[in-house]
Amino acid sequence: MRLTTKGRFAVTAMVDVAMHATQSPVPLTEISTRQGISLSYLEQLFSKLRRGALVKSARGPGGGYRLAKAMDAVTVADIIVAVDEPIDATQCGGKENCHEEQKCLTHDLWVRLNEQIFEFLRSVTLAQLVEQQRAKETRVVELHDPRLSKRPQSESVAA
Amino acid sequence: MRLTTKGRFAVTAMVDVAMHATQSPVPLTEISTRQGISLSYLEQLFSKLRRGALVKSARGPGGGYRLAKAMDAVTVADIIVAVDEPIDATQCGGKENCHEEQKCLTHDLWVRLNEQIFEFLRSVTLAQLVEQQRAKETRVVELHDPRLSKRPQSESVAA
DNA sequence: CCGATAGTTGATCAAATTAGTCGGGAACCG
DNA sequence: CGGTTCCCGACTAATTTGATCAACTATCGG
Repeated sequence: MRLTTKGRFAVTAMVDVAMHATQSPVPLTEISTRQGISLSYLEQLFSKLRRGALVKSARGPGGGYRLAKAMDAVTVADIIVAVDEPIDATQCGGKENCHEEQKCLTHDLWVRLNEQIFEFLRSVTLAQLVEQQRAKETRVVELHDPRLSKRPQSESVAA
Repeated sequence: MRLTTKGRFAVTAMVDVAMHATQSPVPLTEISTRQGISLSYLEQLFSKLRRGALVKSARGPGGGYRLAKAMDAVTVADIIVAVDEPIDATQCGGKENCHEEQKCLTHDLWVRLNEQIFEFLRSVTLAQLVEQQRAKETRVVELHDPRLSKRPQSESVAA
């Protein structure tokens, strides 16, 4: 479980897909311009996201990406794991080099903390992020038209 | 808030200090051999930890590092922030480039998620990690003495 | 069928970061 | 003193990040 800008880009891009691919797939060029991420980098990220079965692709005109699962079935942890290949902060890396009593402090300690962070990220779904984002956008609209301030807006997209 | 092996090393080293510097300071050479982290790298890390007021140093024979605060006053977030200088995953980086409606998705979305992760890491203290580690070591003893097997193991670290 | 659209793959690359090395000091203790 | 240990800066190799480019395949519209 690493946490860098790479994973953040992936999460951002997934939120973009979740928000815009309701009718038709979203091409990467759209995400690129909307989110300010280079097209080629998005290609790399979505290559991994597709291999991780998080998105489905459609080629040709009108093609693009759409979610492979429902929004509430995709967690932040899923996305980060898909693009950020795992890292082992332990010297022994799962192997059994660490037999000496204290040598395992590194290993066990971090594995536990890692699991806790992972559990947390697994508790945050794409649907929640989208809802938060929609709420934020609604709030901006309210400034111009206060009548539109009653939209919970948590529809679920087909699997 | 980045999350790499660097921060993990720092957390591991801090736990080591917390567990061993009760009487006298712990020299980096000890941590190096115990945790398998290179001495020079530890020097860099502790340079930052000291500047972050997380440890105090003592030179000369019998010197080393010890905690600057109580164990339960130091959080994982403190440690990671001290060694992993902050990063901005947003294109605008706090600036106001992102006025266009959609451009801010990156910014706001990640800031919020980031805060949640940060809050979580801030809820885990060094004292908790030490206690977990001690409990783990105790559990090894239990294998030889099954009577000592009633430890709820202090969970509930969630934010 | 043709050609434009758009995903797919792979090679390549500059810049940044990581993790580690080296060497020289400077303070401290006995 | 003299060794221990922190302190500091420069330097480096390996990796990752973020990005570019090119060739290719599938698909749709006309």
